Amino acid sequence: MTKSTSSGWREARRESAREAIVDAAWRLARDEGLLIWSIRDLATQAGITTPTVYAYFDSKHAIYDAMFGQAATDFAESMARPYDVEGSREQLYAFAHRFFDFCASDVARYQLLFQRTIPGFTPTTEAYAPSVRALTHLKQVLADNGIAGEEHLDLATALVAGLVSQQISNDPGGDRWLRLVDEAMEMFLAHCQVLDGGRSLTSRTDLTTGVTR
Amino acid sequence: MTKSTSSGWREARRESAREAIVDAAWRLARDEGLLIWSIRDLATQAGITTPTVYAYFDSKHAIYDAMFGQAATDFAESMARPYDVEGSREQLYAFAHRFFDFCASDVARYQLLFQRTIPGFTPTTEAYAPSVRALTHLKQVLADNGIAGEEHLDLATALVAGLVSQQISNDPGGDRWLRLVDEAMEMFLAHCQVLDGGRSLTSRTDLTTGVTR
DNA sequence: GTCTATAGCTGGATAGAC
DNA sequence: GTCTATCCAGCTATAGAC
Repeated sequence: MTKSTSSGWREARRESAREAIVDAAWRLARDEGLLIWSIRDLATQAGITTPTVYAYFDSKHAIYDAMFGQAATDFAESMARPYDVEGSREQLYAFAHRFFDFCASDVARYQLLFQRTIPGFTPTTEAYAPSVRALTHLKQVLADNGIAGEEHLDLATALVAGLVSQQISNDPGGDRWLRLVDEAMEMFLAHCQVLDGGRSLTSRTDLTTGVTR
Repeated sequence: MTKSTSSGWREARRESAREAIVDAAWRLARDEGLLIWSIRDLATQAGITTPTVYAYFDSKHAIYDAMFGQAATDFAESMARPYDVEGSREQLYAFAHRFFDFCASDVARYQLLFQRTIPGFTPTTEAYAPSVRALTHLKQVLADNGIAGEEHLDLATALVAGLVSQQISNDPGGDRWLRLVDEAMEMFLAHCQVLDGGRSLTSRTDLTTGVTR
């Protein structure tokens, strides 16, 4: 696309400038709201001027897309980071907690990633990919607990999403729904295991001890 | 506040004009998004002009507040409408379904009522009141099922909120999470009943048969 | 690439005639 | 109460000098 692939340091310089702008955008989004900030604000926050912003991004939507991509990558990395707990059950608890914390600790990021709150904006499929990866990871954790159905995956995501949503909307900064994460997952597991019936208990144990795929 | 309380029909005329404006605002919010529409759009949609809008509302926020109040009233009425099903268990299912449908059938309304998505806007406590009433109603339905704890109420709201949230974000217009409402409530009830242990099973039965408060 | 300056619009809200 | 006409602030985005 650019003149050549040889001058890699130029690309790197450009990329780091882009990141500085995106970081400034995140600061504004967190302070003033995801939708409020203007390009002028952004330029000031980044210590440059408006036209310079346009030297790095074609439009405001392009900035949102970069923000989305960064957030999605952070999300995937955060979820994939090893869980230093024993047992598949505890893995699920840890996963749920990490998901919850990721969302609750940065509402603007949560809104951009998981709610469709920006008017004309839809993320590039490329920027969307990491989220899918994280979901696959949850699938694996569930499988380790002997839960395979597509519908149970949906139920699990709904459960955690609901706790997050209520926490953010009705007790921002508090822990009223955070405290319920473990109990909710316990409820979920009990439900799925009852559904499987007694016999599959053994095959589930097999999964836990042996297979990690 | 106004000249007198005698000329009630004048007040009524004024109120009906206000409602017409609010209705137009809802049409725009549903078509273009809760945040997109402008006072100019609104005036056109309502068949009047901008200054006329300001003859009935002091600001755009005042319009949002009227929208919120109307939506909250609709919500409370919708939830309180009698459920023609037998049994406390089925009451809970019906309640959850009605809540779900109320949210999923009008995303703009859901966003205004249950998410805090509008920049400087916070509803009047007066406009907020009906939502509290609906929550009290849920409390009663749970009590009829032998569930009293504050935390279980929170868990129930999180559960339904999560199903709604996922449905709206990831399968708008579909039924991927709608199909899980019954199962989710079943899971919830089983969980709460197990927690109570065997002895309180009787006292729960007492509640179901006897007390409605 | 970065600036100054500004175009071109659209927003909420208002003045003043009728 | 309703209109025409308009103010003014804010926005995204760009032109053109350096």
